[in-house]
Amino acid sequence: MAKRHRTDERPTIAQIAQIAGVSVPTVSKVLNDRADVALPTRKRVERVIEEYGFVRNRAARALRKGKTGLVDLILPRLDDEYYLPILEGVAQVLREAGVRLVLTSTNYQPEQEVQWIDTVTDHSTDGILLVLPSDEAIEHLERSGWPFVLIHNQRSPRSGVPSVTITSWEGGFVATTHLISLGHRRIAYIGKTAQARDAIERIAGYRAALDAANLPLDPQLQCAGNFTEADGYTATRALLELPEPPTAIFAGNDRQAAGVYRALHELDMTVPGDISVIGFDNLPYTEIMNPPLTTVHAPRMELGRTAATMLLRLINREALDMTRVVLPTEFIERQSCRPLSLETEAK
Amino acid sequence: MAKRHRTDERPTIAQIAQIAGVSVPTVSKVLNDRADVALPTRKRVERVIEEYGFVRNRAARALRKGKTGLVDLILPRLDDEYYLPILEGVAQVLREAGVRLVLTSTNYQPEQEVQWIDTVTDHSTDGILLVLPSDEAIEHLERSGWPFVLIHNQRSPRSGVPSVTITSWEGGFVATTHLISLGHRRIAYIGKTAQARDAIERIAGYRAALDAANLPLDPQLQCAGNFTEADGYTATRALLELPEPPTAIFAGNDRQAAGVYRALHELDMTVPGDISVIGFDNLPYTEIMNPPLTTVHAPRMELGRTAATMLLRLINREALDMTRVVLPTEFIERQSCRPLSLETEAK
DNA sequence: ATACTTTAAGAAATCGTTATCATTCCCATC
DNA sequence: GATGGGAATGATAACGATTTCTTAAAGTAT
Repeated sequence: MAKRHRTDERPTIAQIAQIAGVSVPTVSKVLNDRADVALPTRKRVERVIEEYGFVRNRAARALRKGKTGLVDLILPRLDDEYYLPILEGVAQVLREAGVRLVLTSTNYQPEQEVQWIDTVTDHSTDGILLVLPSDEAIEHLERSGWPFVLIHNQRSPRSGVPSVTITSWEGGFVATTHLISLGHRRIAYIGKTAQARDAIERIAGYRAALDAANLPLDPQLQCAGNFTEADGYTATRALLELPEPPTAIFAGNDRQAAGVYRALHELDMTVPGDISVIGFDNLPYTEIMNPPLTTVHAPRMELGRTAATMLLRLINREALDMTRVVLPTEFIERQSCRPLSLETEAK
Repeated sequence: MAKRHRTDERPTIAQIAQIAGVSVPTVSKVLNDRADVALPTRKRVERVIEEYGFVRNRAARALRKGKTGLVDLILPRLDDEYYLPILEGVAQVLREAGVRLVLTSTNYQPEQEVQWIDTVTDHSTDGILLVLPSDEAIEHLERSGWPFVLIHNQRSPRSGVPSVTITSWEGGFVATTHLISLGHRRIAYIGKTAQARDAIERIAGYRAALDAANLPLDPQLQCAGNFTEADGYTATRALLELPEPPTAIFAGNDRQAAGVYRALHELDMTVPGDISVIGFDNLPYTEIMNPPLTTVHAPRMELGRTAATMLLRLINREALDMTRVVLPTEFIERQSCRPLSLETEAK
């Protein structure tokens, strides 16, 4: 079968117009649902459009209208499950608005970030959603004058820059407080070395909770970690070598919590029997971990939805209710924590 | 700060030309690296371009050239970790080629699939990658005459339709054979009811392996399942109620394997002590399952890379070496299987 | 010195759509 | 019966780039 390939054969508005016996603008009006077309004419044109399977050329439309109907989403990486719900949330909102999603990943390379931002500037998309942006990227974007919204803004929230984040501090606070309320006194935190703003707030929340309960802040219980499974594992091994090991571990995120589980299992210790564990993020697999992980839910889909909604408003030059939105985290209690009793201590 | 917003201020070729004191086509020639521009002229134009931060308008370029530099990737859904590496592979290849990725999800609704395909036809992208396509979608695409490549083609491989898949049959065969070689005789399979071609081949491989070992095909050991964790759980509960339960379970995919783990744990049975388990796909978390899951690796990133490479060739009207590519799966041995000894049986 | 080639640059047409502004026609109004 | 106004349609000019073709200038060969 001979393949019809692209431009061959595909009708244009002009041809449709000729076949329908009307002018080009009239067809355009029909396509754009404008009022000033008489019903019979409209019907006739619609029939021809239907019959010939005519579809508008987007490039031409984009050129004329100055809008592409495309939005950029720039993620730090694609092989990280964490970003999936963000992506999904963005996709949902954009689909509802008839806008399409151009996805790119910077692989954590800020130079690439800036480079990609340049490609937005060329009118190829109408705006950008940037996840975990670098400072350079933010400045570059501000200079460019294009609509953008940041997700998980890294540094101090500069006023006026539209962004969406989560209540990391509160999440850390609530998780730690929960462990304290169960009677734990020596509570470790993993993830001290991560530079992301959310990570910094998380540990601040942890410290504040200890402080509020008048518990000492033992530096030995605050472990390095860059939020990988391996970091959770390593940190846990080190923690258990301490003369006075912790009875509970706030893992900083779920991946590190998985590492904690692995280390404990290797040492024939049980969760929560020997150690209580709390994660952060609420990745899908935490539910099927053994035991199911108590964690702090990061509303990632909402993050995506909110950011996309804001961006669409910016693109349409509508005002934003709030330029900086912070979405609440939610404590999810499962089965990886238990009260610290004297009996348990003795065992 | 007053925002420069889109068309405001942004220079066009015409303005660059005027500033540089040359004509419009000359600037275009410089931009496109054409030979017929004298070196001093070229330098001068380049300097102006640099100074004003000029970037080409993609829409105009796309309209004139008939190519958008965009490729569609249509996934059944976004909240499924399985597709991530495919996405990543596609993104890698496209990035290298300077082509951008438009991502959409059909949420498993074939009508949406066809609808989205229509949007390609409007010159908004140069070609489509379609994952797990429905029959309607394939036919629609063939009629449209646009370049496309299928990933995980569902039905009988029609000749000439470019597609990439994995050796599901062999994967099923190898996994089952491994269990047989460990001495297992009653080996269950979960996932009989899934309609996807890969699922069907997987169970065929399982059956073939049993057959080759002259083992009986017990229908009771072939459980329904649609590849969710819950299905794995339910099936396992049912299997263990059998008068003669299996000693090994080939879970069909990793998610179902996670369900198997959960069911077994609930019944205080251990993996692989009481039951050996094998998964399929090699999702990231199988490594940190407890015990780490023996599984069959599906080369998903390669799937994406290969499909994207093929599509780019089609778009450039180059010939394809192979129209149907099948990538090999790989057996990954971890710690969820063990030899079946009489002792174990007795216990 | 003349004719012929090569090189560099520009004029004009074009891609397919939408926006602006006229024009035509018809009907209601005074 | 002339006039005003609304409704429907179309002529034309953008949008910003690329392509083709022409022209001017410079270089080369005879």
